Amino acid sequence: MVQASNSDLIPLIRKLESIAPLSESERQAILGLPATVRVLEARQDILRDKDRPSLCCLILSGWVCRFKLLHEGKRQILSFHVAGDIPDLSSLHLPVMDHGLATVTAARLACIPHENIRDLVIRFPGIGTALWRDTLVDAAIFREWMTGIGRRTALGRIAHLFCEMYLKLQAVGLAEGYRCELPITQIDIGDALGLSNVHVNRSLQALRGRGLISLQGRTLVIEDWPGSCAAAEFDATYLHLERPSPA
Amino acid sequence: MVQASNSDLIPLIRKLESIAPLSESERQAILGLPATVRVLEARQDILRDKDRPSLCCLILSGWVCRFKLLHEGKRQILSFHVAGDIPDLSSLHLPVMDHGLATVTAARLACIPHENIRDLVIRFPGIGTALWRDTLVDAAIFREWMTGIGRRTALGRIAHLFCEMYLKLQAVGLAEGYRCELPITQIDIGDALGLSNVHVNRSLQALRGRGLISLQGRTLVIEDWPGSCAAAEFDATYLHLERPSPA
DNA sequence: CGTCGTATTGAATGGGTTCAAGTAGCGTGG
DNA sequence: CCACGCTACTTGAACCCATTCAATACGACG
Repeated sequence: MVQASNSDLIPLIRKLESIAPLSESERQAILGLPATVRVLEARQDILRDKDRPSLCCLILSGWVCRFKLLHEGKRQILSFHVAGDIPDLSSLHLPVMDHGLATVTAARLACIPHENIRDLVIRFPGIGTALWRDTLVDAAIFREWMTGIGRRTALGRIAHLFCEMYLKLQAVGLAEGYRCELPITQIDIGDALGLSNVHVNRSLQALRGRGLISLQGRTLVIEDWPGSCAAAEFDATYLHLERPSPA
Repeated sequence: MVQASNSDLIPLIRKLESIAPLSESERQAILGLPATVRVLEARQDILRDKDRPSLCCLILSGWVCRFKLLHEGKRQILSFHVAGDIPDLSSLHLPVMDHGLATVTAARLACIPHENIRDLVIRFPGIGTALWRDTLVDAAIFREWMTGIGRRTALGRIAHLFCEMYLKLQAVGLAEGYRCELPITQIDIGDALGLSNVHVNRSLQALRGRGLISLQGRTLVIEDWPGSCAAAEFDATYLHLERPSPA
């Protein structure tokens, strides 16, 4: 745990600006937030179900996921998060966690006490609005995942997840040219989409066989963007990005 | 369309107080909101995907649902809403609708312009926080549904929905004694939980056969609350109710 | 009393799971 | 430098929960 430097909070600014414009004084106020940096290995718990945290975690690097556990080791991954996200922002207003939060890869987190965020929001209501907006986009993504799990085929679900992750990463400068890191296992994908790892494997092969995507190690390449969007019935409206998505 | 009377906004106050305390001046400010009342038949659209509304709808009576449509008439219901809910509150900060909104039963809505809500939130930040909290609870319910659709059996999903609806209705005074109105069809239940109507029917029979619930016309009776909770793996934490749930 | 939407039942089909075994890649330590 | 062990990935085959198709029954309403 070390004190965060100003530049550590830049991902947050980029993220907020991807959903709402910020003034210079707002940017400065964010950079002035006190934060301590936590460095975590892959597959480590950050928060557990029923915890009552007093701070929020801004992701500086790495991937993090939210999840719920059920009987017999069943797991539902609720969301994936990358640099610039605050996956536990809801704890600012909902004191008890109703799910867990854990790293997927090794990650660096900036921990910011609730009280400082509350101060910030009072002094700069515009930032409060941006954060609220962020939680609303979060909810929009949950709705889309629900729809996928409930009504899409395995192949469509996976293609949809890939289209979404690509655009999310692109929005914060972590992807371009229909190519991005995808540091998650097939088991993770299954747990996120309500599928068995076996079926994820077969569906991935089908996706490659159709020439829609390819996987080079941990790099996902979307070979055919329009084709993938069609297979997924993907419509980026729900991401509510300021900038429109690629063709 | 007629001007709303003050008493029409009481459901909203009850709802907000079920998630956060309000001061007397805050209550008065809410009662002072200008609202026009819309009266709708069952099965009518309120908002469509891609709409850009300039007002929010507070439900005064009846049931409303949010939904997404997919290819070949497939439909995913995202949530059910009752008196006191503002199902399109997200439109305050996300200009474009990413889903539809429609009545399930006949309903009365109080329509409140965005600008008036924004004024209110600026004058009373506490109300803003309560509304933000409400959207966060909304998101928590999406997460729980996602988990159910992804990882629970048909029987567990239906039992879970019933437990949830009972507590939501109880919180606003529309249910007690493990008994509530359930004015939705088996098709609606299927569309909400990612099931076919046929399978919903069979699962309902199983639920009745086990003595967990009974249906008397449009009235749902949860005959065995602990048993239903167990079958559903139901844990009310995610509803973030101020008052604890029944044993 | 006919009609339309909802509920119910039976039978065939299928997408996805489960179980089981085998393979590939990679870091670690002897 | 290779053996070892761990984890992720891959493949085959049997099984099952849930869907689809189809027919019938019910019930409210004009």
